[in-house]
Amino acid sequence: MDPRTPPTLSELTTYLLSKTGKEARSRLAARLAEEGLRLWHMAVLAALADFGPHAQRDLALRVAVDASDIVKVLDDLAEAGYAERARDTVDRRRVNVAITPEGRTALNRLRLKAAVVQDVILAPLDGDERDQLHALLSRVYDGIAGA
Amino acid sequence: MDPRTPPTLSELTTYLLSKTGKEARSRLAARLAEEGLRLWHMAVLAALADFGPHAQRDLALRVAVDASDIVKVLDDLAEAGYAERARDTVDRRRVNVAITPEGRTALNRLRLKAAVVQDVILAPLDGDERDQLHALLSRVYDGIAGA
DNA sequence: GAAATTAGTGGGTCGACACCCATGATGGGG
DNA sequence: CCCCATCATGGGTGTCGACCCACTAATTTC
Repeated sequence: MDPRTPPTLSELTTYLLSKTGKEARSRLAARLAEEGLRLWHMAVLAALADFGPHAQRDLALRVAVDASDIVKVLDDLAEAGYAERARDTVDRRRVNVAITPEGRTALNRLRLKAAVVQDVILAPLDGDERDQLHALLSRVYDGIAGA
Repeated sequence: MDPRTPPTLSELTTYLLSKTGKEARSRLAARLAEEGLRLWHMAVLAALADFGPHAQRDLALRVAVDASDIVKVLDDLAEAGYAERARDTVDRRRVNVAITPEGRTALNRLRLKAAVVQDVILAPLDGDERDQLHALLSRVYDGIAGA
């Protein structure tokens, strides 16, 4: 029995999107697990690195995760020394979160892992084609993110 | 707080793949749920329509799902009248599964729903660009499926 | 014909993910 | 000063996908 995909499905660009995306996701997750981290940890570190410190509530909005779920992510990051939580002095309900230097070096490691995974996933494409794909996907992504 | 994606992530093609794929997947799942079906049901119907009847075991291999999980999918499809199970006469351990005419019309409905979802997801792209995207993704998909 | 293998079926587990609610601390408006 | 809103936190729920094991029936092998 050959395991070919039914044409009815492979004709669907969204099917290919879903499958390749899922594969990329799981491969990266496996690499992050080597450090005891998950995808949310990387997303939070990236947000903190790219946009600076956040109030914890704003960080949850940023990465589009429930406020009650980001708590454990930050617990992990704080325990690993990758992020610091500090009570806001003017509004003591708020907790300001910042990435630490160790967090930045960790994020660089994660980025490298992601680049390796991506290189494997996109192996069939040459440099120009990868750029094309990225450009097309960026527009698709902006379309669904903006809506 | 603007919810922009951190550049560290949006620079990753695999991140865009994962996000857009997940979005497409969930939107199609929502449309299939209107008929009380899930993605596996569509995948099985597509396999039966494209490759003809399967022994149940081979069907599980085809769609890459555990043999003990495909049972419920076929229960649902049989109850809906979309698939028929029949004991193999020569090897009475086997159960041969075939799509019914009602199953084919149902599959056509699902394909239409998928096309509508796809049209929304790929809205930012014109026809040529959609073809480009499909071609690129096909090669990426073949790469990970063949490995 | 006995033993090993294969097929289908039911059951359970496990992790990821997304939500939702209750609580305690704090801040702001009447 | 009291009431209400906000924030962080903990806990719980439900779904979903993937996986694994046990059991039964049927077939193949020796």
